[in-house]
Amino acid sequence: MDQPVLPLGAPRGERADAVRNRLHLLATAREMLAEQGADRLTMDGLAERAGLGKGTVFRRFGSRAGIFQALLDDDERAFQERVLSGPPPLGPGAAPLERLIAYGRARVGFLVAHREIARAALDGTQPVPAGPETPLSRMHIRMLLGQMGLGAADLDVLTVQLTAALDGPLLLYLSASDLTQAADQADERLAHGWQDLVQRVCRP
Amino acid sequence: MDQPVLPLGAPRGERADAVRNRLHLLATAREMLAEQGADRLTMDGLAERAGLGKGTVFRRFGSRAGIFQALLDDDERAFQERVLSGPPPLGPGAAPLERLIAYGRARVGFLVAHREIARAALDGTQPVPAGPETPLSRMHIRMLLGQMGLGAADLDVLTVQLTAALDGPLLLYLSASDLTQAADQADERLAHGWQDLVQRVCRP
DNA sequence: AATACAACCGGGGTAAAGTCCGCTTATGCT
DNA sequence: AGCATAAGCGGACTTTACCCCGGTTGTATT
Repeated sequence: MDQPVLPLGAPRGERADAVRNRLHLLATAREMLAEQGADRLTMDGLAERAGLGKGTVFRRFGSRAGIFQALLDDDERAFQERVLSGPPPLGPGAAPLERLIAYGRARVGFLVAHREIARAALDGTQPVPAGPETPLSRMHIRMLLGQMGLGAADLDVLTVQLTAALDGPLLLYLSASDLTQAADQADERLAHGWQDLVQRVCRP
Repeated sequence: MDQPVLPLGAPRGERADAVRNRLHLLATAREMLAEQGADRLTMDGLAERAGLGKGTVFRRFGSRAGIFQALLDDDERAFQERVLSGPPPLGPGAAPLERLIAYGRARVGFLVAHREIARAALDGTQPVPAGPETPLSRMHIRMLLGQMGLGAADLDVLTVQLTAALDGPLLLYLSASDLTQAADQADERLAHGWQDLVQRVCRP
């Protein structure tokens, strides 16, 4: 006899209590984040406030950075939705170049809005793929670049470099004060700079 | 009466013993790095092996990342020399675009060769200007971009984005295995990709 | 419903980064 | 040379990320 089909939706997945705890930890982390900022969020503090053991926190998220990656991942789901199936020019339907420009603008906005979490999600001991989020960014850029037939470029390398041009300023170079003092202005300049960059890169 | 002019050359600089200790710590750090790799280099271990107190290590370098920044800075001095006053096309004398291409190639090579230190020099809690090295990279790129009169681009933003495109792959995205398995190949692809990128960006 | 098993939980334990402050020593002036 | 001062030094102390493993609880099977 075959297995019932329903429970395979989460194939041998988390146990119910584990899910409950994970969600509770994420919610608690968000509270603490809002109240005290990312750098005051300690694993002990989170565990205590959530009423759980420290071991639980680590098994769920692996590391401190893992918590922020999970939070970021969560926030990014809606964003991904808009990219994969929302209205153009961000979603499918527009010309590749337009989509690429729109994607950059949207991602810059997202990163500026989530810069604290995004920074905290960096591991340092680990290359970025730590979260399942950047792969998507790269895959998407790569796909769009592929759709417009650029000359004999090394598409993989160009993709990484453009991804870095998009994320790097926020993750690596711009100081907190550069952003907080005029977040939306920086946002606009970066978005516009991205547009200029990819237009230059992609013109025939 | 005026002060004697000589001692102002190093205005109230480091004390002699401090200099001695700093150099000794850097040398010891390099030994440990060569023997055990960056992640096994602990502050306690370094202090003990150097025969100094931990407090000394921290006052000299501020943080663990600070040590690697100092090492990187040291290694980069020769590189900077070549850029600022070496022979073209890396040094002055060649056309800006050629210099930019040469600079990217050289920096990629440098970063690939020093990737372990460079990664370890990242702080995570701090934007990159932590070391005086990236500012120079940025300034140089910015200067070269300025020399070729690009259209009405936002030069500052373009500079950060290109700097990120250059450093990001090494600092952020490429995993250790991506590089160690074929370091020179990755090196060449990145350098060539950089050339392609800036040629696209800078053509009229 | 009872059972077996795997996953999960808790919280004490370890290691390493970073801080502090009283003591020591180099430096510049007289 | 002797002194005043500021810089430097050391190492104990605190904090925090991360590990471990015995006991517990959810889940699938009969």
